[in-house]
Amino acid sequence: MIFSKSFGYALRGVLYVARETRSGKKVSLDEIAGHLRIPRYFLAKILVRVAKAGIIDSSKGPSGGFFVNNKTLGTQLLTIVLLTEGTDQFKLCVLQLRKCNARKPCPLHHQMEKVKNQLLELFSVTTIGDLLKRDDPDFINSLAIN
Amino acid sequence: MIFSKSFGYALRGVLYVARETRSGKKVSLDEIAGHLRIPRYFLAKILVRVAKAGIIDSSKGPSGGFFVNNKTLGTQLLTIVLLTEGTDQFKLCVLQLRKCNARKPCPLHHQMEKVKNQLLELFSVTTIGDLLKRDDPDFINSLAIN
DNA sequence: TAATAAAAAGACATCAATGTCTTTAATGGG
DNA sequence: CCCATTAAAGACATTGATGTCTTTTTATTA
Repeated sequence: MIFSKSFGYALRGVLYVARETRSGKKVSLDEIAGHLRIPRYFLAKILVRVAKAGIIDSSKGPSGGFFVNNKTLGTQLLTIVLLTEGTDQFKLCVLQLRKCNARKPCPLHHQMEKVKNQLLELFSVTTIGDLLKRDDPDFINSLAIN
Repeated sequence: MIFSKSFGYALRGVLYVARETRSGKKVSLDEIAGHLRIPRYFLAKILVRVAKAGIIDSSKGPSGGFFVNNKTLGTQLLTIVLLTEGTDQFKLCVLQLRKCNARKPCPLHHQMEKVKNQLLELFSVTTIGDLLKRDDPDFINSLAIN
């Protein structure tokens, strides 16, 4: 419900990379997938898209891997949502009506708009950096337990 | 996003039946699917489950069809959500963590709880009857435009 | 009782999300 | 330059949601 597995995987992956590579080192896909208990090859596809979007960087070859860049911490969660859920997910009517809008609303339109706007607000104001600030020592583990 | 097509189809189907059969007549699957522009056989499966759950009634044979019963108008939307989305949709963590909870929360746990509780509240207090009260003459059409 | 009309049940098809494996490209280290 | 290591790309498999069709069951009605 609400969001796909891909979104959860993507966000946890980015948080892991952001947290673990501040010192300039890199983390390999094996390490990320292993720690987070996410299917390796599936996470690979997702992180490639995340990297293509510029949210993190990657390099090939020995001692290569994924690592933060100067955009990572400032990235809105919404960017990751749009990357994994597609851009029109917030536009869809809960009753599957294509032409549902404020002028011709379905019986649930206004209430659902409130919820959607709350989600949009949350994901717009919250960045990767924000989620990392609550710097408890168990943070990385909290992403892994599964 | 948020909910499946099945949920939208189910709710629109129930609303249509509730609105059109108050006089004691019945509506056929063909009529419902035709008016609402919902794939006929798919809607059939959904309405059978809705009827098995007691939310509406049905009868076979000539001049048979679907029709309201004494529980229809008082049915919480949540009942239909649980029927179509499964019971644990509100329990899932947005990061796909199985052991995410208030004591060991993921970085988004508390914010997402708010949204989920808002949805739960909305679908708990709202009944089929509530949605039918806003009795504009175009109500049935507003379910059909697609 | 026979014909018919409707839901119910079940088989099958399609599609998108998820998951796995193999091959290719890049790159750092020897 | 060669090798090992890593991400990237692409082929394929699995699964669940959605969609379609056929057969069966039930009940009305002529």
